[in-house]
Amino acid sequence: MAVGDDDLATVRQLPIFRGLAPDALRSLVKDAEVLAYSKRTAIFEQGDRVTHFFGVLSGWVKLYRLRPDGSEVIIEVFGPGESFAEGAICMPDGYPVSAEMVERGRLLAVPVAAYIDRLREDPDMVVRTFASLAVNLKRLVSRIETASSLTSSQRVGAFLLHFCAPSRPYGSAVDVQLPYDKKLIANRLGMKPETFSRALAQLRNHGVTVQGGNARIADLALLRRHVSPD
Amino acid sequence: MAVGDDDLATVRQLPIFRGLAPDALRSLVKDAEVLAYSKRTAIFEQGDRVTHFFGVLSGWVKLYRLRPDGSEVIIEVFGPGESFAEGAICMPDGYPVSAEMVERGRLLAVPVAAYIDRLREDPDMVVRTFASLAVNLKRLVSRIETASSLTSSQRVGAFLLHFCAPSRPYGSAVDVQLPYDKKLIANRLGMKPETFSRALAQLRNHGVTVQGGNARIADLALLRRHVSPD
DNA sequence: GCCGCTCCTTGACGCCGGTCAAGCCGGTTT
DNA sequence: AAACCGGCTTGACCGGCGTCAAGGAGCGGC
Repeated sequence: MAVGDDDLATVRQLPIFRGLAPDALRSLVKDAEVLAYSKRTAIFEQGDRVTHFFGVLSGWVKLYRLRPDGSEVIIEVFGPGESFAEGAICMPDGYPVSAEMVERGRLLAVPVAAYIDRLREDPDMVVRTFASLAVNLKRLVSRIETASSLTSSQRVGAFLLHFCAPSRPYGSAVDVQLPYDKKLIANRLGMKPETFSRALAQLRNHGVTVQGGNARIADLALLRRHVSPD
Repeated sequence: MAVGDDDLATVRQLPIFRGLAPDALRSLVKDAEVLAYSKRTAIFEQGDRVTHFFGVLSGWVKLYRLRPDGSEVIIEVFGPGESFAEGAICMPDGYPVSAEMVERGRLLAVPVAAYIDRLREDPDMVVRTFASLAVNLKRLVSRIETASSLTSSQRVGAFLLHFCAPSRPYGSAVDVQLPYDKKLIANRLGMKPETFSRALAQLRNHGVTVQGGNARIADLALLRRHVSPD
């Protein structure tokens, strides 16, 4: 499906396209298409030849690796306004991870061949692409750091804090919507579902109450202190 | 110091320059310089404005993050023939990690400003840079996977196997030189020195004997089976 | 030589988190 | 309604890894 005017606003916010001149953007998305996926649809598999990179218009996508024993390790989860797999553009051995929808949603799929041609013509786009790549690179670095130096309840706390930017304070309390399955959050944070559940229970001592997919943080500063004690 | 003819051979092997036409390479390294560092010298600090990326001519460099409590988390360690910080080229907030020599050695420092200018002129260099970035990206992904799914002794085993990859046929014993301090290896593998030491002790049951900085693997297949049991 | 130092190893102990199991709850089917 | 099922929680247990502490090996300086 071609890119409609309603999607264009979201596309313009993608890190890899942000700040692009309107006409340059329009000509660029002419090569791309919008794909609607249902929950649990595979987008690409580890080892597949790299044909596209993607922007998320709606829904959530998990990037993961399959272990020999069948378990999967979540590398990263991307949501609306984020792009992924730009780093795979020049990978001759194919995507290093698999990608799958975790909620139904719509993706912008940009063919790499056409994109590389544009890169040759427009040096500014090179810089933009590097910048977008840098965003995801930093996320991986942070992931390594937190995984190896925080306890499970600290990681869960950091996750909640990361997701309460767009919500509203009720007085000093903040409500956070858990964006997807708790099982997936657990895996993304490098722990088992049981441990995640216990971590939430622990966080009650730090002003966090959870009911269903909704969490309320009574005191941001208190939680921050638990996540990174000075 | 300018780049000498003796260094040129090593520089040509860097992933980011590999396959470049000889004259293009020469004109490129004119902008760069060779720096000799002693052990434990800081190369850049997290948050510093990004001015260069680097190739390792000799010695070892650790990239790490400093935690609020003063401990450091090793993100990656780079050795001869590898390049690092290409991914930081377009990071306006500065390097996301700190870099320090762990052994005395020599680096090729490439100024990013001049490099970006070249990127604008030569589209092929864009592709090469992406490819080099992809190498380091995949390393980070692998690091996340192994850190969250392997036991400490499996990670140590994988580390040893990684360092003797192309060296010997099956059946015969293989000697591996530990490239740097055991404490650093431990940190790089996300464990404490004590745990690393115990992991080596465990690996004796899998045909690995260590004396000082030298390890001998009696049976590659046996160790592989321990690292990734089917 | 003796000292101090760093690096590494080994032991004892405790806690975090994984495993196995049971039970609760909400939604869907029959 | 009853039966079922998947997502989530909680408990009991235990193994792996971190922590603290002691001690050995190598090494440079005086």
